[in-house]
Amino acid sequence: MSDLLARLRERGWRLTAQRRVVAQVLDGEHVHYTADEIHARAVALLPEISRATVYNTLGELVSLGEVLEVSTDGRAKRYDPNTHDAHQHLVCESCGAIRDVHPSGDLIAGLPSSERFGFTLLGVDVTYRGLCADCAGRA
Amino acid sequence: MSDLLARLRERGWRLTAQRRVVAQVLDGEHVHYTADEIHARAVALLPEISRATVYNTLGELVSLGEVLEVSTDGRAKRYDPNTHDAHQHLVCESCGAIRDVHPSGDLIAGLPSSERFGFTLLGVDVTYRGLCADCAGRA
DNA sequence: TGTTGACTTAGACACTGTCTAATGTAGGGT
DNA sequence: ACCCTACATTAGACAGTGTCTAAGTCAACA
Ligand SMILES: [Mn+2]
Ligand SMILES: [Mn+2]
Ligand SMILES: [Zn+2]
Ligand SMILES: [Zn+2]
Repeated sequence: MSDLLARLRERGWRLTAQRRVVAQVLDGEHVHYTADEIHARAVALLPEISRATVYNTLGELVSLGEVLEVSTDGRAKRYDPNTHDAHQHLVCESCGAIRDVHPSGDLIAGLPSSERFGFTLLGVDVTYRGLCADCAGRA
Repeated sequence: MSDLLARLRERGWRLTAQRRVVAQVLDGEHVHYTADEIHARAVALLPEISRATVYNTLGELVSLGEVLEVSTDGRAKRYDPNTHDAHQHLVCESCGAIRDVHPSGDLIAGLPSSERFGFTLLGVDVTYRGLCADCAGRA
């Protein structure tokens, strides 16, 4: 996390209290918070931080490639600090739990050229949907 | 499309002018409109149709399995009448064009059981991202 | 320590989707 | 053909998510 702050300083970022707390909230594994969840956690650390600053900071972190945007449902985007390790997502339809997962094989290669319609492929997002053990048990 | 209307009548639906025009707008291949795009096209056919009715009708068609919801970006959901044929989507990052595509292999099998964390898998949504031939050419 | 341009803020605004109360009507019963 | 009435539609308020602006603030550097 302080690695992140060091990288940002090298890129000319002013290190404000607000940016520090956003970085702090995003520190960890399997973190997939919405912008408003990040704002709520940031407010607990720095009460006067505004929603606009959280949105601004997240947008900048995404542009810099330090955080990924994930849209697993049709609702709010989620912000994922795990950029080191290419991964996909497994989502519980019932409780919304999200896990990072690593499918086998080359996902891009799975799309035959006859199905590419002349597109240049840049990436692929996969969302596996199911029920987590807890929710399946409560059936 | 009249097949669709016949199925809906059998399920006890009242066939109103509004429902007919929504069905008509959704008739076709590679159709992936947002609710408001569907509303705009429906208004051209039946000027007094309301946004609420379009949303209501789409929600019912989804519940009945006659239309699929697709979330390819973090924006508005899109409605896909192509339910006969299981498929995934290829999206142009630049212009937003969407194509139906058919990846090879079993996508669910691509997630090893060691990566399932006890979840019961129900489905998988794949979005291939790239640039269409036109947009890549304009680079 | 003073200066300055980048940063933050509150709140307005836009887009997407849901809900309600009042009104309209499709389709079965007569 | 006409009535009923339960179901459908409507306008607009409201909620969630995200963007933008204008005014005030401050981190970094000299
Ligand atoms: Mn992740
Ligand atoms: Mn489709
Ligand atoms: Zn669950
Ligand atoms: Zn394109």
